[in-house]
Amino acid sequence: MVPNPRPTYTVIAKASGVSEATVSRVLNGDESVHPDRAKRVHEAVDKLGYRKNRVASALASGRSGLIAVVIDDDLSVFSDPFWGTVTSGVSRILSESGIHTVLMVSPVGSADGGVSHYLKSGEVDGAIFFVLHSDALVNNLKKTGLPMVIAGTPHSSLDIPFVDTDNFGGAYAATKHLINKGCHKIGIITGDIGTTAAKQRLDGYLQAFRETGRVPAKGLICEGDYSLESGMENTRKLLAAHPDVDGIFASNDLMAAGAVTVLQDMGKLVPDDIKIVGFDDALIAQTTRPALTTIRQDVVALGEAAGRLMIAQLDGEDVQPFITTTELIIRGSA
Amino acid sequence: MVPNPRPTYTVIAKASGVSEATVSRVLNGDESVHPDRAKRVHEAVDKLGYRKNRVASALASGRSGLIAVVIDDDLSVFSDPFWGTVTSGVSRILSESGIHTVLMVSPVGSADGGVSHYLKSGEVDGAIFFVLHSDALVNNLKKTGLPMVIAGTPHSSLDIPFVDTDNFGGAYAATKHLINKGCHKIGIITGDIGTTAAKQRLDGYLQAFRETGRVPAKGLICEGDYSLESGMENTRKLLAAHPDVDGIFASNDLMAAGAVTVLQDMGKLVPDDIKIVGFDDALIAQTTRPALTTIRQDVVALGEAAGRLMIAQLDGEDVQPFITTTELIIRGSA
DNA sequence: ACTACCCGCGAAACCGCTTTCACGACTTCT
DNA sequence: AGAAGTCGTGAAAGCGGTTTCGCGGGTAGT
Repeated sequence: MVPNPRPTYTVIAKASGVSEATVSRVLNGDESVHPDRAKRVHEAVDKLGYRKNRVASALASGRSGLIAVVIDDDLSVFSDPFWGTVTSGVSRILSESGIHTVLMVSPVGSADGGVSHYLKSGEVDGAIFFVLHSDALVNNLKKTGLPMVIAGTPHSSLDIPFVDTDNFGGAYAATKHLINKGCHKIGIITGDIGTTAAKQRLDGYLQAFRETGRVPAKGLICEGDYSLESGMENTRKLLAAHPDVDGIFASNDLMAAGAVTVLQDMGKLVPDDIKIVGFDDALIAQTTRPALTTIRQDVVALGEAAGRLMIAQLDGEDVQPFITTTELIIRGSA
Repeated sequence: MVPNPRPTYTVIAKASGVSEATVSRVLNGDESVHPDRAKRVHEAVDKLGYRKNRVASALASGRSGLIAVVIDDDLSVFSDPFWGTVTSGVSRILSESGIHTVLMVSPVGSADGGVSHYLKSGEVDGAIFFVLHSDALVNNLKKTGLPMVIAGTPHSSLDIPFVDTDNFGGAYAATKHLINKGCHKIGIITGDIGTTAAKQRLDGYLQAFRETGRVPAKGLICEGDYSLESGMENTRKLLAAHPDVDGIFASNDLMAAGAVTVLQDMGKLVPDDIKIVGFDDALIAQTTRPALTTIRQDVVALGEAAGRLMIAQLDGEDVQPFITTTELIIRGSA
């Protein structure tokens, strides 16, 4: 079946007795058109079921109505709901402005791969990056003048607006909570230390530690990578080095869950023998037994903020970095 | 800073001493151009760092090089890694053909919302749907002639190619496993019964049951909705109705995890008192204690299949539905 | 040798919408 | 009353590619 050809401006113009230019004006909300004519155009549009061809519109105007969300491949967006949630926040905000979101997964650290080409090809009006390990791509694109927003804190000072969670504050609160609960020997399992988030969480932990007047002993700081396995492995390591550990701050819930599992396998009681705090307040925090005490970050708000920063840039407004606050959620594990 | 204006065909044509038409031919792989000229064009392209403007190309050719992945809003893609994984499979395949993926979240059951308009506006060459509750949107779009693929089995017979997991077979294998392990009273916690997947899994369970020559007693079939909470709640219900239940097949791992939690809270031993099998082999299957025996589905393969079916359609080939097989993964829970 | 094809290639139309430009009809200011 | 804006509008020129059409030259058939 031949799809019914969609009407164009020519048709609408003819049907409503105005020029194509006027049709364009009406459809783009130009106030200067006489109401009567505008009405006629709208009627014709409704009657004919006209829908603007966005491609043609994009070509003529130079604006595509698309913004890209670029996700570093190796953070496997999809095995961790976190980034997906951010994306959905982004989408919601952008769609309010009639802008669509294109999701792209960029091969790790490629400053000049297919994604780079795509972004430079003028198909999108802006790009939001979920940046973890490297700012290379972003840096590379900076000189193109493409409006960009970074979700997560960039490694270098890029002068590009970003949104992030208060990782430092959250980690500080987590560690502080352990201290308040009477823990004396608190270990940390960090996230992938190549990410700024992991560094900031480590810093928060160190800060809380420092305020006790002590210094974390060697072996209390274990370098994980956010994966379940690394949580399990580092818990074993931690206990091997310091059998008397009585508190663990894991940089995300997945690792915290791994820690709980391992400790229980070792016959330790959580939270009686060892208290555990995670980070994220992911779904898994509620399914472990005991449920995880954790730091909730408002992921949707993060995405929405990113979307808003993008809109602001497109509108030519000034933009400020945006940091969302965290909240300590107390459950059974600490 | 004014972004460096990108070269156009005009420039390339001039630089290589051929017409724009020839440039187009070369860049689109038309064999009929003399190798020497083609070479000159390629050289000019390289030298000038030319990149085709996809928007212009789309307008002129009527092909956008974009396909949409449409996700029903209420299956919250991102809180369940499942769909994300499918999407990434889709993306990988499509990008091999130079096609980009646009992710769209459609408000539930809206046969005619913004997404519908977008899809009709000619911006995409095709659409892949993750369909759960309603075929309305798909049905609505069918008459436009837009190439479509459905991930998941459609509710009605739509004559649109689809890919799906062998839900029936998986559920059958799960239930059979429980039977083989000596369970006599096996309950099921279904997924959202408004989805075909949940129905198929229920059918698989029933089939295995039937083969034992018995009929599942009332109360053994509990209707869940794939959520952790519904898993917990229905486990309580199930045990209230049948305190002597000795096996539970949960239609996904999340509910299975909920079941394990509840049972342990009730003092039951898994798998000694009650055996549990989940479905999906999600991450959570490995973090519960005991770890979940479950049905693994090859999610990436599913996505890749969807991508391939789309490509085939775009190429005008015949397409057949594609069903991926499942695998029983035996862990501690059964 | 003459007509009939085939081939590679350039000129130009075209895709559907946006935007500049200029014109006629009014207002407003000297 | 004439000069000098305003204002709403249509004609037309793009935006950057793709594609049709036809031309000139070479090959083949008779």
